[in-house]
Amino acid sequence: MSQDLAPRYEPGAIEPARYAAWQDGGYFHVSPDRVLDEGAEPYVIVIPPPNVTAVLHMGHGLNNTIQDVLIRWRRMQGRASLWVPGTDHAGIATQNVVERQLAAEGKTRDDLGREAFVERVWDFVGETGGAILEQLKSIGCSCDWDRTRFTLDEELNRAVREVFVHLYEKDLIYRGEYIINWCPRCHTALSNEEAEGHETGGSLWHLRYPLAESAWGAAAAAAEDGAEAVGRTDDGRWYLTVSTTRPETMLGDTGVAVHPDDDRYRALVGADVLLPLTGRTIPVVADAYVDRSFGSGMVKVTPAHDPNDFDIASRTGIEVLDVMADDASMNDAAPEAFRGMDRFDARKAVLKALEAEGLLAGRDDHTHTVPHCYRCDTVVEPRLSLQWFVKMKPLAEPALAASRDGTITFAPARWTKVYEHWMENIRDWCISRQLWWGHRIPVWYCDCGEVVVAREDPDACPKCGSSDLTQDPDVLDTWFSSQLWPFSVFGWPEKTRDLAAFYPGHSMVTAPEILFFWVARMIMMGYEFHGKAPFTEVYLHGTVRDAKGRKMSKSLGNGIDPLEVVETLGADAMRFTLVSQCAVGTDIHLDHEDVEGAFSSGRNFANKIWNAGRFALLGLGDAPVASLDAVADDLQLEDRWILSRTHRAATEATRNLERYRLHEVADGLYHFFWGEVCDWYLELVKGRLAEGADPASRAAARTTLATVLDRAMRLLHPIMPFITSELWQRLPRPGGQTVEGDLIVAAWPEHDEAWSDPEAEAALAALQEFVAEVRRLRKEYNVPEGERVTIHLAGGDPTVHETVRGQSEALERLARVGAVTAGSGTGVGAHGVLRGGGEVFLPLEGLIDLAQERERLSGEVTRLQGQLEGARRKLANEQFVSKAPDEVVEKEREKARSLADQVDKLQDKIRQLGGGED
RNA sequence: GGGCGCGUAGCUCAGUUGGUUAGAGCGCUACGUUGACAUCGUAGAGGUCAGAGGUUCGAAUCCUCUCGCGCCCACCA
Repeated sequence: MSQDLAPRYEPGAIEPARYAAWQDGGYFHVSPDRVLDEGAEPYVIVIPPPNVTAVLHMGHGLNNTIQDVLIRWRRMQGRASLWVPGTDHAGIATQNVVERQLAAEGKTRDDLGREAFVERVWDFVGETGGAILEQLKSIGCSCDWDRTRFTLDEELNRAVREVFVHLYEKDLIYRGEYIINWCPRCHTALSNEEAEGHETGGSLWHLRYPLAESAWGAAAAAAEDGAEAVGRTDDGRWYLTVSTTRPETMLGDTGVAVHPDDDRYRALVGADVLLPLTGRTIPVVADAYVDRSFGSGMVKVTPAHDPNDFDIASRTGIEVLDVMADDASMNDAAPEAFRGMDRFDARKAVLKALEAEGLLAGRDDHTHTVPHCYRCDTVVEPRLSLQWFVKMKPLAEPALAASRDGTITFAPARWTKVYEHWMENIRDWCISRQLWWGHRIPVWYCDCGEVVVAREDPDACPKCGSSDLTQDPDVLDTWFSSQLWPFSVFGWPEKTRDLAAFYPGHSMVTAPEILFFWVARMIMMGYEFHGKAPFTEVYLHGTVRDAKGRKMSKSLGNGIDPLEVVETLGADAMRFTLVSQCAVGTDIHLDHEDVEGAFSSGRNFANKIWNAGRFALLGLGDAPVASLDAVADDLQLEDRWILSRTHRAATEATRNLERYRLHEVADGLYHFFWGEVCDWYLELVKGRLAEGADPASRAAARTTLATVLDRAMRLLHPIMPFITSELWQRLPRPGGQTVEGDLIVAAWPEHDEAWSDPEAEAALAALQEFVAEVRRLRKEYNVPEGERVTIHLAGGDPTVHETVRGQSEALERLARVGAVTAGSGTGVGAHGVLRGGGEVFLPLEGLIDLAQERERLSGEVTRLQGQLEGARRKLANEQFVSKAPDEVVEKEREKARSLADQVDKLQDKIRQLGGGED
């Protein structure tokens, strides 16, 4: 086994081949037999299906890296670890993309007609769709590609049908005319969640509505009583003042409302108002919705274009008048002068016309939240429309209970409240979309009035027998099918083996943005159709942002292409960087202007791992490596130490994985591997690996090294699968054991308790401290790197002293590390005191300016005395001594002893240096 | 208008139930290439833990208020 590794990790030469090997090995596929027949415990994640037209961005990179880490970890734990991939047809988004293509050809979807248009979308999806799944492979995702699903697959269509019909039959789906959010650009209704509120600076206009002459008497009386909304023009006409942020809607006003208990306006209720510009007369009505204390306490009512006004109309019986077309231009119900005008042009025109008639009372600056389409950012128009809805309240109940009783947990936990608040205040869900791309609503209408809602397309009307049925033209909200994903991917409503084996799943990893859109609804559907939540843990990670904290987006051009990172730095570098920044609940910042810098920690770490592996392989050579048992008696301090640290690293990594503390997993393994394995163990063991070293010691070192690297590769594998797999393959196995398969299915290390060795850890910690102190002193006194110095060890706590003395072999090696030799010395020198007791002395005759040194030491004495004073005060405090844990008090005592000791030593030193000058 | 979160080193952030000398990465400074790695090594500088008050023997951590950010939800025209 001659090892010939490049001195740098070259991802391009490694990663694609390793991925191919995993795929060829069939490691990603999980058969239900493993669960149902072999009794393996399942672990299931369903991917948040990216839009079928999507191109991989860093957000996907983060989301899928996290999932892959979890899946790989559980797989190594021996679970039937299944990750189901797939894509979402993404109704509006995909339709918009294709419509844009058509627009470039000068065509609209209407030019093609429904059938041809849908065919065109399928062509488009067939050509470029799902490319993102291929891209996921390059970042190492170990999805079960045999199970790739698409929300418009035949199988999933059946699930959608079943759910729609089931809910309809339970009276949980209904059709009705209500105010919905309408996107005038997409020409479709939207759900409440799809209308995103953006704070917008605008105007609040005050309009004057003249009163019919019959009401002038009442108006005059009201004005007398101080009714602010009532006024009189110069020519003596009485009018009411109302306010609005959308003046164009006044064309659709059918009333003016006041609060029934508002004494100011009581006499005006029932009065006729001459609605300007329209020639219509509308009534003043009383409704408790009106807030007497807001503005003038009088509000214009536009039932067809405002949800509250619609409610007022339904209570008071006033007319409902829709004055807008699908594109939000003014329709034929509007006065001729405004017909066909865009709503914003109409706004200006209305204001101008009112001003001309002296009916514009003024305007105020006004910031308020304006809903925008989440797909095209157009201002959404509230509009009366006939749509299909899901009654959510009954569905929400078990989903809410699941969170309250801990059946489902959220990480970070604070999302629990957000979720529950939404569930508690849930509103019905508008599910019909006036689009062509999506699941057609399974409802047919017959001329006889019969409405057929069916799982299978009906041939004839069950009531009158007519075969002339018309299917509802609308499609379902994209999220209607997404919400079924955790079970539709397994073939439901068929009772499949997959379903039995893999539902319910376990972790749901996604971004908080789609908590309501998707996560909440999946939970509701899980309960409705299976009586069980679709997963038990929801892990919500942060957003990927640029260096300035802006969300990465195509339009801002501040994105980083994951594939570019993979190509230049490697998937492992990217994965590690993402995971190490993935602290619970915080966003990830990456500088798109310095991609290499942004991922340098991952790149550097990958290279470090590579070189540690390279060194080990060179050092181990081709000779067989003994088993750990065989060398047990020959293990040195550093061997026992690193084994103990390895066990500790494994324990901590496992614990943090269980709690979704991925940042701490990455951080912990980074410091274990770099700081302990590389910086200390490899350095300590170098001499023992050499040909001429003591054979027993050499054998122990070789075994320990191979064992530790084996464990380290396993631990790092979920985060950095490529490099670890590559190296692990080449490592010799202690005891000559042969291991089948790839690292991807090697056992996760968590049963090495026997390696725990607190004594070795304490001893090596003391040695580390000693070496660090020697190095520090050398630096401080500018002892040239190559120069050997004599050190002197004396005094201090006997335990530490003995530990240092007792490990003379280790100490010699440590001395090599620090380029010092152990020995004894006297006279003037550098003086270091070890924390646990013990001291280092470096003779420094001729190396330094003695007067300067004396001054420095005096300052040091003053500082230490201050600290000592503080420690003594603390110990004199009875409360502290009696209430603090013994351990803490003891440490404080030790600290005081040590400080006092140091002060004495330094004062001695000053005397030596000073020669009596002070 | 409600709710949530944040403010810790130059930058980006960790800091589990209050308890040794508050940490990391990047950046910065000095020195160093005797072959695993300069994508490296060693050492170092740098923090009133936003501010004020309180609880406690002890507070970055718990409580109250103030200031400054960010997010979510909501029908005040």
